[in-house]
Amino acid sequence: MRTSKVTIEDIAGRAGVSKATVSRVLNRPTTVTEVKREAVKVAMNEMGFKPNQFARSLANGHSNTIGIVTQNIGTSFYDSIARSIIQSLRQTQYAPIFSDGMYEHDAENAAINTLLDRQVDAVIVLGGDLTPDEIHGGEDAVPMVMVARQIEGWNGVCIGVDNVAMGYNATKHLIDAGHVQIAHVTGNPSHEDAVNREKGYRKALAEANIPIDEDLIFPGNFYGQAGVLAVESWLMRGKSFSAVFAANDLSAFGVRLALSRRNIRVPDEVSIVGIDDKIESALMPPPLTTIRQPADAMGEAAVKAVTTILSGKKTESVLMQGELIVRESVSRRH
Amino acid sequence: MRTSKVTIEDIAGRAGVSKATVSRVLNRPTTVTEVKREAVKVAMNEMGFKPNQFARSLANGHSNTIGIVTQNIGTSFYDSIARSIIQSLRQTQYAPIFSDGMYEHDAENAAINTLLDRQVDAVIVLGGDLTPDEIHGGEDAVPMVMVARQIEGWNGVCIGVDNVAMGYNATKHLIDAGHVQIAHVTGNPSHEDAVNREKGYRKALAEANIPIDEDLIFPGNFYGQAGVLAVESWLMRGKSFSAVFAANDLSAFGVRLALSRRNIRVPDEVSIVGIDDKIESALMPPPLTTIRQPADAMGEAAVKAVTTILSGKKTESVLMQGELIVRESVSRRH
DNA sequence: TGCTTGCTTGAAAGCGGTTTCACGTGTAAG
DNA sequence: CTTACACGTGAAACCGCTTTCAAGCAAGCA
Repeated sequence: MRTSKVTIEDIAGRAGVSKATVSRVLNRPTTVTEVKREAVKVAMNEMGFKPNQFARSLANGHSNTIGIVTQNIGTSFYDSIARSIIQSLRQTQYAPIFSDGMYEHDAENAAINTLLDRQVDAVIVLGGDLTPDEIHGGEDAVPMVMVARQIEGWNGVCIGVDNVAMGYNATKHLIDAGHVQIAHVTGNPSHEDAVNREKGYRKALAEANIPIDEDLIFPGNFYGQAGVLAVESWLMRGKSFSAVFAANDLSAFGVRLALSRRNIRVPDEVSIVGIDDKIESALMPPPLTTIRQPADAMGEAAVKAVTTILSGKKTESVLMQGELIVRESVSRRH
Repeated sequence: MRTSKVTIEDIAGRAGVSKATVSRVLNRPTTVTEVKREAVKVAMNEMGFKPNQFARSLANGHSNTIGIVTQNIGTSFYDSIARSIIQSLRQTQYAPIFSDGMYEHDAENAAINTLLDRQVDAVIVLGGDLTPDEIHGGEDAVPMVMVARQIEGWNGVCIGVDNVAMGYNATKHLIDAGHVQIAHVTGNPSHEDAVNREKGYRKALAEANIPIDEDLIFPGNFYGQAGVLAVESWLMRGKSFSAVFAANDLSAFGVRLALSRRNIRVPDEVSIVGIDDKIESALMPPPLTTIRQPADAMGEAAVKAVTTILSGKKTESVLMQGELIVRESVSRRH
């Protein structure tokens, strides 16, 4: 019988104690003598008692729910993080409740308010573009942690990933393979991650004393089509390049497709590296060399951060590192 | 000020009415005279009133929350449906709360119980493998709708997709292009969707009077690796084929990779069709012909079904159809 | 004019827990 | 042998909203 109409009062009667005592074994068992505690537990089992969460929350002010603001973007990166959060949360007393930011400023605010209305104990925001001020508005209601985003000017905790380093390492990998004419398809220029990856790209080039050809930097948007446009554009303008660093794997796929349309061989004529390590990346012909984003670890870290904050302790922001996955889309330059 | 400590009583005082009246304008505005209703509304705005959901739920028994059981499987299909559900739910009074079934039987039951403990008003189950009996156990607590799954022997509502038709149409497309030796990489044989897709494959072949070569049917698992194994296995055994129908796009990617490793051209020498229409499918060299699963529509349908049930009306199960997306991975057989 | 009917409204009783507070008890300290 | 103190416990207040119930009142009807 799931329709648990068994209340704390029933248990109290059955166990021969008061409601207060039953409540105590529920919340602070050690304050009740062994014998009564056992009696209560037995009664609970026998009657199949399930505490009513609403009554509980109403009385103590905690919902044991944490809100997640997702972004309705087609990238698997956020999905992976979300999944990881769901998983990690299973080990805790908290349940996740979702609200979608749709990658729009207003929608994101609305999403947070929805969650706040539902009295979540904390909120985790995946990406998005809230300003510190706006965040702060919500923050004094409940603790917030930002994932996949670092925000200067606010001292809350962020679980970020080092995009500059990823851009740097991807490019460095190409340089180490002897490439000099390295093109870059950027992500959405209005997206912080994109500019950081490009920053890493420039840094690696500068460090290797390779002059930067601005014409080889194509402003993309993280979508596949950007990759094909980039290649067409370079080819059309007669730019030559032996390698391309795409801001994400999806763009890299686009690059690869465009090259294949022109019968340009990968990696023999042009090498490619992306960022993300999507499942499909290992299946591209040839399998794509890329940088794996630690989505799972980030989800776990976010949950950990939230739970420690909720338990009254302090936590630090963390900046995670991507991992270079070497496959077959890069060859030494001949 | 978000820490809304403004209660219904404060509003009542401000508006010069009783708590009961305030509650009425909240729930059944028409039963209150225009003038008082306005006074209450004004008071609410001035004081920034946000009703306490717990108190509400405790009093009326509804949580305005609907539980979603997800499956922690790597496929984007479920993710898309989930996202679509989140989106659709935004238009309603309900908020989604998630619990992961991890594609394991016990975990799935646990997930449902978690949701039930939290007094969800209904639950939507994505895929999974619950039996009708188990479902029924939960079902008499709250309404349930199953998505991406048809279950014989239970009369609840299912939002399914016609897997037999998808398998049939994919195969038919190949047959129509003149192919006869059509191989098939199946999905996980223990997965109902997989067997239905294969059923469609067999049906199309039978209908065209093409004898079925069991050796050309490779038992896969929906993962990419299965596709490469399938090709290796066929080639090793000297089987010849001019086309392959992969149970999903991921497998198709594997097939494509393996072929490319053997320098077998797609689609010139071998044609491929998959199922899913992932974002990456359009970017494969060559872009993959596939069958698009109506994930968004299914999510919407699920939400619609749930809300109508919750509003006391009846709904029917629906069986959706996939859509053939013709791209460049299939050529006429010469 | 008298009585019924229907509508609006407030008081109060829940919903099912948690928590304060005061009241024994048993034990340690004076 | 008191006085004190900690501890376990139950009664009752409370969390904030919904809903029943009965009362008040205006309109409808004979």
